[in-house]
Amino acid sequence: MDDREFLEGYRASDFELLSVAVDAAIFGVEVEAPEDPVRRLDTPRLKLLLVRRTEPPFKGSWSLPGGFLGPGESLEEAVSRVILNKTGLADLYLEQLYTFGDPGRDPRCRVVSCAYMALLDRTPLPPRDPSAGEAAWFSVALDEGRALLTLGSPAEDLDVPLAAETMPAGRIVRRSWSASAPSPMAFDHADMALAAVSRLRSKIDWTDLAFTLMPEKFTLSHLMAVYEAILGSKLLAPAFRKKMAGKIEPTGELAAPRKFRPAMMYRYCGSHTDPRKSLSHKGFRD
Amino acid sequence: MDDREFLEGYRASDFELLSVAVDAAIFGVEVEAPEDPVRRLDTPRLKLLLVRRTEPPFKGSWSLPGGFLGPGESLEEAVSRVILNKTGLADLYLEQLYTFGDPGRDPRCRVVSCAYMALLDRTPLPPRDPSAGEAAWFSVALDEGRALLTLGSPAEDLDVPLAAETMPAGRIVRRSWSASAPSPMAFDHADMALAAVSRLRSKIDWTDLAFTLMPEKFTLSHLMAVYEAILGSKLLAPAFRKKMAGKIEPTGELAAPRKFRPAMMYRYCGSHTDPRKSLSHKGFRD
DNA sequence: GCAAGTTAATAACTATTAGTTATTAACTTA
DNA sequence: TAAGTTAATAACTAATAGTTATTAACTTGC
Repeated sequence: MDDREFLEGYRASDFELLSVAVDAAIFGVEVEAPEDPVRRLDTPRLKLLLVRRTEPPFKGSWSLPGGFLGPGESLEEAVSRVILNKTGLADLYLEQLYTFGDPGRDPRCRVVSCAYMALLDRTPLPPRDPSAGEAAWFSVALDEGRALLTLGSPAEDLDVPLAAETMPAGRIVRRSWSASAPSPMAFDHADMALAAVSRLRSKIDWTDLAFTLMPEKFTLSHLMAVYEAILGSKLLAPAFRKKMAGKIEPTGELAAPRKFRPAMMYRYCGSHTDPRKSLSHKGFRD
Repeated sequence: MDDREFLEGYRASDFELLSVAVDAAIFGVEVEAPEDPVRRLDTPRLKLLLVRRTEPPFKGSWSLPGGFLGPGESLEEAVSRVILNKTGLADLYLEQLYTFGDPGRDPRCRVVSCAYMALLDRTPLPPRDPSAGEAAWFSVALDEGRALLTLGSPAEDLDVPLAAETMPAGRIVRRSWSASAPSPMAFDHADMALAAVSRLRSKIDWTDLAFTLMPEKFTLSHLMAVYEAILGSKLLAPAFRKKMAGKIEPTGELAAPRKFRPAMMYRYCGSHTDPRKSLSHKGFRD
């Protein structure tokens, strides 16, 4: 029996305790208090939902909600269950991101984890049993190759490097930043958060993914501010309005009265002239 | 102890034999005999490398080369090893595609499989031990929502449905076509092949992925024919040449003399003005 | 009531890109 | 040397994206 035959018949689980886990990067948009009280502008912020670990390893660290794949459960079912159990949330948009399987990524045993991205049109969490553990929305700020995850107090900032690693053509290179700096998040969840932010950022302008982050009715300014929050850059209103034309329709209502001219309320209408620009699974164009 | 706590501490592998596998959709381009002997034009074809299963289940069926994740091995290392063992190929471009984990996808036991796409700049397989099993390049033909995998003789065609499943916004729906028709490929490998073809097709025009399928030196006509083979549609030469300008440079040599005007040879030069259009891992724009 | 200030929405314009048609060049064969 | 075919480029057209300018709507302070 040569090496090839040996490996052919080999079953990892016969020799090594191996588990499959799922982890979810759940995004939402929260309209925070206006920065400038005079102008009273809405400042929607992209938020990522993290939970605090109550058990070792990484006890006390923040992590993406996750858990092990159950018997007879599909990956999607597992991630839905985990999200419901850890956050109380249900009925969110789910999309598989990437599977992380480096040996040693979990100090307990070999765990291959399938990371998902979830998008939510609301941020208030359902009332939960306090024993279910701490969960909190972190603000996601993007500037020059870094993603800064911020809880209410700056003391709990999580600085997640968001450098697009350049790689020699044709090879996959994954930089493990745990070598350079201590992990600000449990396991390799900073890599997962990074992958999720990158995916959301890139899909935002060739899909209609942004609308899964919006309430049913919204103003165009609000929608644009959400795009700006995700992209981390300012947009020009006329170009943005033209881009959204055909994807949204006015409801006839006006926004809640604030200062100055009130805005029209719109809703998403899925009537796409180009079906290739509609929502797509598996995270790639098709 | 409630349900949540139970599932928290639960390890799938304690109760169920669970394995992680990797499978690879390996693409190459083969220059086939000219269709028209008078014109003597090259007709490069997109090829997918399949292996024939020698053991049950699906004994005798064609499948993507794959195998189980070994201890201490990363997913990338596992897929590289499996490809080397089953095909003799090394040093190919690798990109994670999607992870398939539906229960019942493997009749033996629970297997979660991480599918990879691999691209190769050559099709001749290295000399191998005949006991290593049968491996063959299947032509990939695309027309109207179907992918037809064809071996030399039409008797062994594998007709893989390539319908972009439309889904209700915000939900992931995976159609399991094994319910409707008997599987033309082992396991859910037709789904994997489908995902790979879709990914390649979509990434071909916003990345430089095509060059990993090309030899070092090539003519522009040949490159265009490869694009046409992957996209399944005809392109216009002037537009294509403009698109490639900046990505390729002439070597100074002329192509092997055939009939009529000989073409210039070019090589890929990675000097991109827009780094966002360069190769990217994880299968999404960033 | 009216000017000032600010946001919402649209119109008009500019620049860039992508796609098409037409033309020229190079080479082989009869 | 003419005919045939592919290679390469030039010139033109259409579509798109981005920018500037303008108008509309509303509140507040004088």
